Amino acid sequence: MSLQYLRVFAYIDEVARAGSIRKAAEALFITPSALDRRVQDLEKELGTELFERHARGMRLTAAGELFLHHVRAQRADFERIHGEIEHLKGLRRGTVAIAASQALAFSVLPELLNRFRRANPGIGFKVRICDRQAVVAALRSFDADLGVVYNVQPSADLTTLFQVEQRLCAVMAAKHPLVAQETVKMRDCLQYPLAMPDRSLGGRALLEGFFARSSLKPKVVLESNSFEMLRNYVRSNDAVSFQIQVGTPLARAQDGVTARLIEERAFPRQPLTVAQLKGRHLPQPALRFLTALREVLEET
Amino acid sequence: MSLQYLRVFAYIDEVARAGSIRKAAEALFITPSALDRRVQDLEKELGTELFERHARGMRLTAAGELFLHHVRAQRADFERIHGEIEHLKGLRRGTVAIAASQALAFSVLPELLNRFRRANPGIGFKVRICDRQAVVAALRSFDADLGVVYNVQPSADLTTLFQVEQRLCAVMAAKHPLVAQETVKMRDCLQYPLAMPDRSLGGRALLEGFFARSSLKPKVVLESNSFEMLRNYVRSNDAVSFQIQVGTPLARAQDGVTARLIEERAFPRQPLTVAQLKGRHLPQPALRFLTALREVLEET
DNA sequence: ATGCCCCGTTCTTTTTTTCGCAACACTCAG
DNA sequence: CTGAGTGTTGCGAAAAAAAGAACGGGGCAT
Repeated sequence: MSLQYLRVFAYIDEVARAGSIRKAAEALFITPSALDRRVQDLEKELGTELFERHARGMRLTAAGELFLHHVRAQRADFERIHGEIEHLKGLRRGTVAIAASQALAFSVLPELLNRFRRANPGIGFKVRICDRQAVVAALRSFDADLGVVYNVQPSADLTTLFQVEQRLCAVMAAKHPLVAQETVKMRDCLQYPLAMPDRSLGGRALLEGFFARSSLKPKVVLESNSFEMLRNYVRSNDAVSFQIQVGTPLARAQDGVTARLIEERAFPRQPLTVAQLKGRHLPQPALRFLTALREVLEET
Repeated sequence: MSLQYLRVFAYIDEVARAGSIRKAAEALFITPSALDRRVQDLEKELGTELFERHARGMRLTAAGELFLHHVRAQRADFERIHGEIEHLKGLRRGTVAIAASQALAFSVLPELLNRFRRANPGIGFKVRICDRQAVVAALRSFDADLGVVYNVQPSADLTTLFQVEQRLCAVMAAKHPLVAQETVKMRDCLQYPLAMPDRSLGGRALLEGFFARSSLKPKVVLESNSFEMLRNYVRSNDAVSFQIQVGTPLARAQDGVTARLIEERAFPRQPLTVAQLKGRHLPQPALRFLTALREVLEET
C-alpha cells in the first residue's frame, strides 16, 4: 500500500536511495525521463534544488535532506494511520520493522516472534540484522520502527525506550573444560585461544578496554564480524569466544555450544538499548511488540 | 503554497470543513463531480469510507476523523519544512498562526506583533481572536500553531508551553472616583454598577466563584462576550468592569479608560496559558515568536 | 589525451488521469 | 406534493504523466 497520491514522494525517496535517476527509475518501473520530470517539477514548486547533479548521479542538497526526511516521515505516518484504520475495521493487521544487532538473531527475536505471532497472527515483521551504525541509519531513514543495539552511543535524534544491563559471556564447545565451572573468570578464558568479535560488533570495545587495563595477553586466533561464525568455530575445538548474555545459550547447550557468565569485578557493563527515532509516532503493532520485547528482555 | 501533489489532501480537508461536496468544490474552484471522484478514489484506495453520505451533506466516519487528522498534520508539517527550506536560502520567511483570547487583542498582541515584525520583516501572522473552546479547536485542526488562553482546562492532546499568573483588574472610566486609589478592593467595586464578562469569557468563572463565597451582592447592568464592548461601555459612566491584567491599560489611561489591580486576599488566580498541539513540530517562526511572547508576558 | 560509459536532460508522441458539464437519483422540509 | 438541497454518474475535452529516442557532458580507464 503506497497511495497513488503520494507517488512523487516515493519517487524522491527512491532517487535518494539509489543515488541516480536511472537506477531509481528501474526500481520504480518507469522511464528515467518520466522520473526526471517529476523531480524537476517538484524542485520548481519548492523553488529549490533538492539534488546536486553530479556526473556519477544525484546527491542530496541541504534542502533535499530536509525534504527527504519530511517525505519519509510522511510516508511512515501514513502507514501508521492506514494500520489504525484497518484496526477500526476489526483487523489486527500491520507490520513491525525491526533493526537489531546480531545477538538478537540467535534466540531472543526468533522465539519472541514465534510467540508473538501466535497471539497476533495479523502482524507481520521485517527484521534487519546489522551493525550499530546501520541500526541507527535504519531508524533515521524510517526503514525501522524499533532498533535494538548493544553499546550504542546516545544520539540527539533518537529516543531510548528502555535499556537492559547485559553481562558478557564466554562461549565455548559443550565439552570444553571450562564448562565444569558455574561462572568463569577472564584469566581462565585466556588459557585458551580466543575467537573475537571484530570492531563492528558491540562487545569488542569492552573487551579491548579490559585487555588494555590488565596485563593479560590474549591469543587471538580468529576475528569475525559474525557471531554465528564465531560460535560455529568454537564448537569443535578448545577456543573461547565472547558474546553478550542475551545472545547465548546460557544454562543449556545448543548445537554443541554453550556459554558461561564471566564473573569479574569491575568489568564494565554496557546496556542493551531499545530505541526509536525521536518524535515519531509508532504504529500500534510496534507498540504492542515493544511491550512484549520489554518483558522478555527484563526477565533475564 | 500548497504543493500540487498534495491536492487530494487539500480536497479532503476542505470537504471536512465545508461538510458538503458542493460547498467544498466551490471553495476549491472545481466542480463537485471532480471532487466527488477524488474522494471516492481515495476511499477505494484506503478500503474504507471516510465520510457518511447524509442527505444534508458529508459527515466524517471514525476512519475519516483519523485520516483527516493525518492529512492536516501532514499539511502543517509540509509548511514547516517549506519554511525551513526558505530559511536555508537566507530568507527569514513564514507565517505564524495564533489563536488567542480577547484579552490579548487589546494591547499585548498588537504591540508585540509590531515590534516582532520590525525585527523579522519576512514573517507574517494569522491571528484569530476567539473563545477558549475555539482556541483549542483551532489547535486541534492545525489552524493555529500557538494558542493563548486564560483559564483553560488541561487537555490530553495539548502541551502547555508556559503559563503566567494573571491577576484580575477592575476596568473603569479615566475619571472614575476609584481611580484615585492605587489598588481597589472588590467591595469598593461593588458600590458601582457592574459590566460583566459573560460565560464564554475566561474571567467570568473566577468572579462567580468569588461572589458565591462572599456575601456581596453585585448589581450587574451589562453582560457581554466582548471586552471591547464592556470597555467602551464603562468609558462614559460610573460602571466597573473586570478583565485580566494583561488585557487592560494598567498604569496608563487609554481612550478614556483605565484599570486598577484588585487587591484581595485569597482571590483565586488563574494562569494565562500558551499551548500547542501535542506532538507537533512547530515551525521556526512560531518558535521565535514564542520566545518573544514569553518575554513580554513574563515581564509583568 | 582519448575513447567510452554512465549520467541527467530534452523533445515529441502516446497513454493515463483528471476535469467540466449536464443529467440523474435521492432525502428532507414546507 | 413540491422544491431545494444533497451526492453521483456518463461522456467528451483538457491536462498531466509516461514512454521512447536522441543529445550533451563529465569522469575514468586505456
